[in-house]
Amino acid sequence: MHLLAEKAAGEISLREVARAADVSHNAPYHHFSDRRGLLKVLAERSMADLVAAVRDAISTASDPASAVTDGGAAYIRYAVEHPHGFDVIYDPTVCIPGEPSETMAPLIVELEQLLSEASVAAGLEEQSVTGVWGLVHGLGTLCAAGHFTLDDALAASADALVRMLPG
Amino acid sequence: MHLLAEKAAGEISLREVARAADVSHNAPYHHFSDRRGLLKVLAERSMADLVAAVRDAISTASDPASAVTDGGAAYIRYAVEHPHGFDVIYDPTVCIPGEPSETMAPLIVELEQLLSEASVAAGLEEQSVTGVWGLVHGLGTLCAAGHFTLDDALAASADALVRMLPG
DNA sequence: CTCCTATGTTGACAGTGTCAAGCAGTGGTG
DNA sequence: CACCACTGCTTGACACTGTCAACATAGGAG
Repeated sequence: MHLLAEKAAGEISLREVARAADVSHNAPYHHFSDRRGLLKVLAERSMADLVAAVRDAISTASDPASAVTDGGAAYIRYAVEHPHGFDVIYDPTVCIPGEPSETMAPLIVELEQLLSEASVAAGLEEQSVTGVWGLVHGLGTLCAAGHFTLDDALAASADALVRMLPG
Repeated sequence: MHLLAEKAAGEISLREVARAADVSHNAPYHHFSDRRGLLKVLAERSMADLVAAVRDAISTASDPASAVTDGGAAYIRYAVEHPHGFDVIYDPTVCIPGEPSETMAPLIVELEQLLSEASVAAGLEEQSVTGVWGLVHGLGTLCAAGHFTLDDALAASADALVRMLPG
């Protein structure tokens, strides 16, 4: 985790983590299958944090509509505050959605369920969840990449979501 | 280009392109400042293609509302059909939005203007463009990463966009 | 005690980005 | 013509990386 706080996944080297742990350059191979194994663990932990943030935001919301916007805001906030963790979660060379790890699979399911239940409770149809996920994912990604500020992203998210909600 | 058709940016090595061009391992340094310079050029060309695809889609649409959905569909389609090109465009280690290259800057401006004009013509407020960009960007990214099919992404995009449009 | 497993070690290999120095043409200038 | 700058390329080196193989060591299970 602290690794991803400072460096992107692509810049993390096994030999460097070995040096940081004050062990030989090959010790990590007894804890991870290879470099991708390390990144997979980091991705799983990051995903757990992301899901937890969204879960908390939704569960403490005052009404169904703000549960959607608050959950979305938490998603965007995570992407911006932990850009490297967010990246590695969705890195197709690390986690292949078709064959997710045993740790990752339930987290993805929970994320989809959280967004789905909140959206349906707010009056959206089941199928529209994809749009909600896509919206906050895109805003989070673009914002983390520096294309606009967090405030703009959160405002755009809230604006788009209330437009999408019926009524 | 052909490079990105097969390999991700992170897997492209300068020495490999040198071998492919049948020159010495250091020849590329006379054409690019360094590895990042190569990726920058690839990103610029990819961005030009993406913008062209969106421009074409919007200009050939029959009415304002479908200009927005068609432009969004073109964006998503590009992300899915050229995932490596799409990735490198938004790779913060390649293109830093704060200080874009002279080639990249006008392309970003054009993309924003295309989306902006189409959205406003369809009745959206200027500020909502961020939401449109975020939506199609997120759907394209998630779809390219394999989290759902292109058809689902296009359907979700159209669904969300018509919900966002007034009236 | 013996054996196995987990964890660590050193040593080696190919591949990479990058720097430095030098070489061969080519085009323009005096 | 001679000269010079320059562009494109070359070879050679360096530190770094992921990964494999072989070996050491400790601690618990039988």
